[in-house]
Amino acid sequence: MERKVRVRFAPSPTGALHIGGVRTALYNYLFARQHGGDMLLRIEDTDSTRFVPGAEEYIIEALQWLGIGIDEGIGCVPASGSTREWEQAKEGLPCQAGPNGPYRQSERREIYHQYVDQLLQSGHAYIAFDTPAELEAKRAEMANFQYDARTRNQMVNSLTLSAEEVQARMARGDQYVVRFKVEPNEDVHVHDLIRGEVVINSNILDDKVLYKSADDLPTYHLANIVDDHLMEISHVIRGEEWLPSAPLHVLLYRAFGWEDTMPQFAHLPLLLKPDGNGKLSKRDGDRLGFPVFPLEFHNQKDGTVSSGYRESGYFPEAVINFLALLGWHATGDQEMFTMDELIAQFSLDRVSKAGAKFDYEKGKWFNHQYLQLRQGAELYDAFVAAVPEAGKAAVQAADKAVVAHVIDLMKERVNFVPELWEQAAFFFVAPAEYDEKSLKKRWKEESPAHMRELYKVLEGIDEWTAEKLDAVVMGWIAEKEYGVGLVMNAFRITLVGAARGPHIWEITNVLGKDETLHRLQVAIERLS
RNA sequence: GGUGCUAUCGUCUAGGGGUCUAGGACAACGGCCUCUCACGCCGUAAACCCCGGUUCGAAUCCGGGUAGCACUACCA
Repeated sequence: MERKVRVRFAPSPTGALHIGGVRTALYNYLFARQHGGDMLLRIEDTDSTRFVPGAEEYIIEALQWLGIGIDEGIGCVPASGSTREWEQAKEGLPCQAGPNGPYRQSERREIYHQYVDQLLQSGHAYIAFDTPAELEAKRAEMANFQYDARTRNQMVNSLTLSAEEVQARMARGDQYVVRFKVEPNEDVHVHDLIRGEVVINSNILDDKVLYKSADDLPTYHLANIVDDHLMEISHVIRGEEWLPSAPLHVLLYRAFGWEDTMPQFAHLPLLLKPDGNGKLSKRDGDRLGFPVFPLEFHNQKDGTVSSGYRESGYFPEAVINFLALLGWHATGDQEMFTMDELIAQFSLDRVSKAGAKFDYEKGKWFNHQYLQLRQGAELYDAFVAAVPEAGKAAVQAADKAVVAHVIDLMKERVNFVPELWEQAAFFFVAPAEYDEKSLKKRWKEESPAHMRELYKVLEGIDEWTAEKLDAVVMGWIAEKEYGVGLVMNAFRITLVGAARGPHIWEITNVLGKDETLHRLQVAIERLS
């Protein structure tokens, strides 16, 4: 039976959205768009102790920046005039809309109560009074202790206590949890779209806590299954770290009697550290000097600041393109993809099974490519914003078209807009000093004399164009037999302060005759 | 420890029994271009984890081993 494709991205608001999470969101989005389905955003905030203020807003902003659209749920943009008559976003809160709300799990308590009761009534779950301290003691006393069919009879729960005792404990307000009663000795089959059939014996599963009375909230496992069912999710595309609990989820669907509408699973390979082994973590970014979050994040809870791709000068398209290829590959050799191309070509069966080391260098290359695609004029604002205070006035004083032209000249030699200034500063600010190495290599004994002569030659040119300058200067060099390299490199140093930069007539064009002569003069004085 | 997943150049990957003396990209290195530095172009180096089996033939299928990773909470 063909079901409408509905997928969800369901992060926890426990901090900035990790780049691996971004990729998960992206794959979900691509899959939904390709199949004409819906992409939902649900906030899984069932752990009240780990909640970080601002995290939800951050997730929405990050997804928006990246162009990962949400059709339903938190942060969605209700299509005007569509058939969806969604509730208005609450004042001051991010948009929350759709027929299956609320989309924040902490606001769905009553819904979960009903399903916890169903499981309790049907005998698929039971109430347990063991305190965290008691469980800890038990684990210390018994190696490899697991709360399951073998051990639940020795614990304090509704299976071992009389009904009256259970009532009495609940009546006097004892804290309890509801645990899932896993039947032992059963092979549970999970069909994974990426990995195929995965079989796990229920003996290794423990009686997972589904609900905790302490904060009147379900745990991830219960909330996840209930919500995916109620929200009619057709495909669960999530990280590989969830694969071990997939059998539990299958059992839960079965216990609820929802097996026939159970979503299909696809467990994505993990993003690994660039060096060494293990999952990519925030620490790796700090250690190796690259962001692991889409946007800069100021954590109000612990006061830390994490750098982001956006603030580092990345284009969202570059991040998307880079991430898309980390774990997925199209049929051909194409590397550059627009979002639309990704949507058209994405396919779960071309997702790799093995984890992908996070290759930051490749990410830079992607940004370089996208930078080359942009015109200087459209980069103007970003460039000016990235200019340090010392150079700001000079850039703002310059003609906008000239600045755009400079950007066009220089962009090919950088990966990021913020790197442009150190390459292009000399266009706007005369060199304060001359690079030692360049002088040693390109500034010869005869250079001052050459430059004095060049000054005279240039002074006589009225038509200040590249063609004219080239004709006159090259003619002069040829006539005097000075050697093009010798003269031009010295000239370059007087204008740039170092032996680098674009073609020299591009530089004189931007500087103009007066500034060119002035720099020449200053250099002659200082380097003679 | 237990369970599961995974395994091709340093990295991301192509490959689905013969077309593989294993292709592409990043990074590295060399050259060309050239007034410099970049870009670009051309090129070099660089991999099928190991052992068995199936087969005329295995990077590809199967088994075992090894290694890596994930999970093993009243976190997600």
